[in-house]
Amino acid sequence: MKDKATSFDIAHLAGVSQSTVSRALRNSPLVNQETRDKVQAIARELNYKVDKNASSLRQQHSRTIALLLFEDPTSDDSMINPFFLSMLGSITKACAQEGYDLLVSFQQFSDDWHADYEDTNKADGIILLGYGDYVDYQDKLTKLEQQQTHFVRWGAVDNEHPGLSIGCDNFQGGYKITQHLIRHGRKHFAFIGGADSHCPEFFERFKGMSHALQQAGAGKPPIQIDAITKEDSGYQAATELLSRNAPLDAIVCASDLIAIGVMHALHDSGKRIPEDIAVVGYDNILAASFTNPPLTTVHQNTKLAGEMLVKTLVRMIQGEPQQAGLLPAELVIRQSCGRKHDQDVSA
Amino acid sequence: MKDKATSFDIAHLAGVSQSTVSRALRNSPLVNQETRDKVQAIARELNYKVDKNASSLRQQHSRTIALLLFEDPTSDDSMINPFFLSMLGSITKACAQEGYDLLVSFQQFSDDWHADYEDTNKADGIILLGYGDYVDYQDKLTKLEQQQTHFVRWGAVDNEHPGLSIGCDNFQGGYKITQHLIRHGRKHFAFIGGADSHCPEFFERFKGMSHALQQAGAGKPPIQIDAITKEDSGYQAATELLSRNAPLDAIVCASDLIAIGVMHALHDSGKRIPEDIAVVGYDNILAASFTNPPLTTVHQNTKLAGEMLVKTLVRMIQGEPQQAGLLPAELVIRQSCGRKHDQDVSA
DNA sequence: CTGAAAGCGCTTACAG
DNA sequence: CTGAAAGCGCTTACAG
Repeated sequence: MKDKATSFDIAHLAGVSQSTVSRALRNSPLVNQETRDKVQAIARELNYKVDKNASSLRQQHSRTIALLLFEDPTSDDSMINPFFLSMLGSITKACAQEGYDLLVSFQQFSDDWHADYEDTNKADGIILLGYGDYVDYQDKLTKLEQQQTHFVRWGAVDNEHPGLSIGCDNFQGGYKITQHLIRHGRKHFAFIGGADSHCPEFFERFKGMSHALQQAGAGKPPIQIDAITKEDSGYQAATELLSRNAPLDAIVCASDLIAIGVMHALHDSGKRIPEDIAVVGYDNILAASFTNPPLTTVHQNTKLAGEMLVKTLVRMIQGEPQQAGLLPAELVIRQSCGRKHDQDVSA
Repeated sequence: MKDKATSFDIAHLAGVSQSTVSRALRNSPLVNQETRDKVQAIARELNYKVDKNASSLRQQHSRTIALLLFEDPTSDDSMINPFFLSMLGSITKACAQEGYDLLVSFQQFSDDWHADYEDTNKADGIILLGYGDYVDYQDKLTKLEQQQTHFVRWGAVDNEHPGLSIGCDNFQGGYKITQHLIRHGRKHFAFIGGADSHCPEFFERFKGMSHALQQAGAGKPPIQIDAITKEDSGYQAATELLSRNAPLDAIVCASDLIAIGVMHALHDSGKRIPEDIAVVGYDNILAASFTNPPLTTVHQNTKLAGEMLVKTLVRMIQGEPQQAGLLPAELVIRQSCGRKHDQDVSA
């Protein structure tokens, strides 16, 4: 790369001062239309681009956002949850729309939590995305808040939590899908996925489920077995569940990935889905429509979610006060819940 | 965010000059161990972080890489190809390992091709990822090369192409999967996907297929029908194919997403897979293991690919000459090709 | 081993 | 409408 042109080179060629070049390039109304055109023409010709480092340094903001994706600590090289990947897609697009660049980073180990993009002035704000142990996580959020970092996160919407969240109505999702199962005659429920303050979004789904059950007059609370969002974790949990030999005709899973593992376990032990046991998931990932039978699940609108996440953050950066956002949970009925081509009667 | 500390603040507190602070923070061996420790302690206490804009401006490099993802021009809001998404995951991780930040951007419209990350000094190099019309694309690559931008791309490895590519051995992939089908008695082949210079990687797969067919003594070339990497494009192409009423017992698809659409079309017209017609895909996306029947496909090692892409680019940035890289294609045999639990006899 | 100084390439008050 | 100048916060040759 031979020496790149600077605004001084352009100034020289255009016969104006460097300040005028800078103004012309930023379309300042202060500068005469004619000189503006001339300067811009020369810039184009030289393929001049303003140096973002210099510009950001001077302006003290970078018009870029950092996205931090983190995964369950147990995760090795394995695949990232497709749900977050699709979120990433919509966030990228939304950033482009707002004129921001996007820095993406994975948080692989809980120890070196590098959220210093704003401290280093590399980004103006941060989007936090992923599941993980919320209890660990909370301290870090509190710290970010203390440092007055601009951030939004995807997750459970709870005013007690530090920072600002955008999330899906997990309670509603758990409620609706359980209600759907109840209406189709299911009686004996289990929930697979964490259900405590370590994973608030799963916990909300569980609470929604419990509420539906109670409302339907269920005597006892559902069985609950922990699992993280991985296929094999779902498989293990289901195996453990079956070994208990409790009456069972419906399994509500905290995520599609868990549900896929559960379905495998059920197949392997000779249970029929949905005849013997209905299985439902959460997230509506692509693979969910190809399982056998196709998985009934809850759709979270990732496109809207991505947009809200970046819009909220951008406005926050611009100094406008922002609020948390709750997206509705949408049931998507397929066959794993017991009936073919069923209508969503609970809507 | 109250006034951030600068290296001058630290210098003041430590009773040394600002240059010494800078050196100490960068672990320069020039500075005395004791002062180094003192400076670093103060920096930690103040939660000081060096300003990346200033640092990059001064050093004339940013230690960040930009990833440009582009999609078929026809694509609307619809989902990104999961294959690229998983690639993105491994690229992100590889960047972190190399100590580079990653800027991600989608190229949504072919007109405003913004690959100026290096020109603006926001990144030191670019990774290009995605399918698209190669004929359009080539001009842009040539331009990048002229501007001496550092870039690598994922795609067909062809010395005629401008720039440096890392890619999977598409010819080999097409060859192996076709050979597999031939060995299991398939006789009448069709290929679904573009097969010309507009999509070189698909073309290579097609050529590998043709080669296998020829080698097996097939008289006539296979039927070929265009499709882009979308489910509905595959569906349409298959519908068109069936309407021709040619003898047919095997469909080789240029991607899994196409194959999924093809399978739908086949189901809808009452064909049995694989009894009547075998279907195979390419990419080995997650969903491919859940289709009915599970899809036989070609696996591209995205983890390795991501690593090669970033390592090659990083070394290129550092001025070392680099070469193109070809990854092997790995058959993954499932049921859509005709036999259950088949061994890969062609390896 | 340390400091004073120059300079990376911009943007923007200030003066005209 | 335009220019000269200051300054954003670093890194690094230069001098000691």
